[in-house]
Amino acid sequence: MVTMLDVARCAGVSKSTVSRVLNGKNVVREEVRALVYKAIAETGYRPNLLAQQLATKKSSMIGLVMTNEVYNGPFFSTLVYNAAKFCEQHDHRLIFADGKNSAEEEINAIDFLVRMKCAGIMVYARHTSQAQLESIIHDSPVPVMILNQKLTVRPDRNIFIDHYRGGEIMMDYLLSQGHRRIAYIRGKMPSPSNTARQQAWQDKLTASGCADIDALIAQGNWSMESGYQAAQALLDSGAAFTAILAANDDMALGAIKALKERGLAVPQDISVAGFDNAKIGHFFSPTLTTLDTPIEQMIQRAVARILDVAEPGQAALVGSLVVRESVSAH
Amino acid sequence: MVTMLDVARCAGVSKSTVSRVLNGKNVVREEVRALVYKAIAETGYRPNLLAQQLATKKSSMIGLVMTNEVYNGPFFSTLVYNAAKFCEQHDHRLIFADGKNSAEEEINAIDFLVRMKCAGIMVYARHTSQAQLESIIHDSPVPVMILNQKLTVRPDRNIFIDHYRGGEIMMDYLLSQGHRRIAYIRGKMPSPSNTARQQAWQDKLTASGCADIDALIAQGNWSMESGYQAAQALLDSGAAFTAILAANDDMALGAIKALKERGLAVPQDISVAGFDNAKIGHFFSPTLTTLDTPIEQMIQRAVARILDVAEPGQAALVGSLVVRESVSAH
DNA sequence: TTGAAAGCGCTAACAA
DNA sequence: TTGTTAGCGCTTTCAA
Repeated sequence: MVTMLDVARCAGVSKSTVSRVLNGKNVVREEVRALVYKAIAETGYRPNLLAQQLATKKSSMIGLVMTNEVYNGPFFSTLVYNAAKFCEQHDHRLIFADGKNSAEEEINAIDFLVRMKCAGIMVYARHTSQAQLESIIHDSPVPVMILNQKLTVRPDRNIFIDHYRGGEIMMDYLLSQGHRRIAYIRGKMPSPSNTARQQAWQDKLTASGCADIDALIAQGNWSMESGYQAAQALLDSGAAFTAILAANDDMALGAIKALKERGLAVPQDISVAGFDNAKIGHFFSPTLTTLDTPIEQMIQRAVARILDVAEPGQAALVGSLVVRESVSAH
Repeated sequence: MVTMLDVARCAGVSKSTVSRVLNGKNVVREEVRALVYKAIAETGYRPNLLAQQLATKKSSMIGLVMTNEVYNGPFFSTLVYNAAKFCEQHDHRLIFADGKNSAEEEINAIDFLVRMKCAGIMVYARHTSQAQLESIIHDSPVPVMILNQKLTVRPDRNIFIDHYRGGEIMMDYLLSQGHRRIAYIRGKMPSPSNTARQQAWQDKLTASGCADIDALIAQGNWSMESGYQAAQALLDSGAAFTAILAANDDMALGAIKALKERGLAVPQDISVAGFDNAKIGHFFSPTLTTLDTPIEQMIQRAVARILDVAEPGQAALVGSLVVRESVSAH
């Protein structure tokens, strides 16, 4: 392991001079710089970033806490893809910590990233309570951004997507197409996204005069397989419905498969819609009506806020309806 | 920022004692430990991992270099998901560095991770040459594992998937179903996966007596959209073929959409197959015949090798055929 | 069982 | 323009 001191000796100068050369402060004589560069090349020196970050108290990492175990689908993929992308754009690196499956582990994950001295941390929390999150934000020396769910305090540390409004938009569309009995496939709880979407579904359906709502709920876990099974359960239950709203696209796709297998045409017999606008929805048959979730903007804002650069927009994030074939008028 | 020294003062002991208490060396008097823990709680002390890693020369991070820009699909998703999972299983964290789009940037990304003192680095390289990779492996103080492509030296630093063999398996199946004119949709180059698969396609097709092979190639970029366009191009070219083999599932799915739009039934008129066994293939209609790529094993082995724990198997990784509906006999 | 002191590899204030 | 020195926050000898 060759250190800065080795380089200094090799060049016949002091450590500080090497440091100056490396940090571009243009205060080193040309000949000396050359000497130093030569020594660096000869020794194969590579600065130790840990030491550098310890000394400068600056970090080049941004942390992300997330339960990857559950979100192994297009949502997870898009989130991580964009997180890495925006970090790199600002010359930072993304570091992961798994929130696993409990509040305790989520908190541990955040703690790890804090102690790694990340420049900031993005948290996609599932279990940790609002109160706990608030105290974490308060105690943290670096910005902790809570994603996807609405915090009642500290809006400066919160980028959320209004999933309730999203649910309303989708329900309004379904109702406008004449559907009155709309089944719902839930995502695995706890989940801020599902909670809000389901509430919107329930409120809108109740308001439209639909009775016996509980019979129209099926439990999924966000995967296609679970959507497939949930749709079967719905069919087997004998409940009457003309449309299925799934809490994400994967489950909607699974549901469509189940319907087809039972000889039901989508959308002629049953309409189906999802959330998140996964790419596949455009290539599936029928193409999937869905709500585009602005994941990219959410991450972009979070990273911008962490690094304190100009932020692209401040308004609450709301998804937008993507009308395709899988929903028809009833 | 409260440091170990603050805790020591608060507890009325020395820094070293605090360190000992924290590192569990059972050599501290019970009463003193209690004092220290009390002080830790009072001060809200959180050890600085940068300092700790600098002092111990041990790391809790594993690096991953990858061009996320390109692989924003199920392959990327599965790779990252599993990388994070296995890192966590061994109590490490995953840190990303983007290889962007050139050998230079890939090398930079590796360099960054080396300088961050990662315990090891997994590299999914697209541009860096074999010779360069070998010299990187040689110069690196920590294990650098080259994924997915075969290195001619240092098998101990190489976990690869035999995509040529995979291509053969798929072609054998297609040929066994009576197809003799099989079109191929390429992934974006450079790519070890595509290179090998395409070569297998070409070799098998030539061996089976197919002439005019060049007319059967279409260019894609791994995305569904590109598969869609490639299939259209193939159709428009007037080339005769009874099957399409796409270098990944996403492009195969896109191709199927294009075929359907032109009034062609899959597999009755044209058979289609892909690679990687994306989950959606099981829910698509028709369900997709594909080759399962053992991404999970690849990552599992890489992590195991980096951390020098018992490794699950040594044989070369080869995909396995998943026969579903999208290919029929001709 | 504990503390003092040196060291991990770097930066930065201060002097020269 | 350069070198000396004192940190950054931790671990780890070595003595006591």
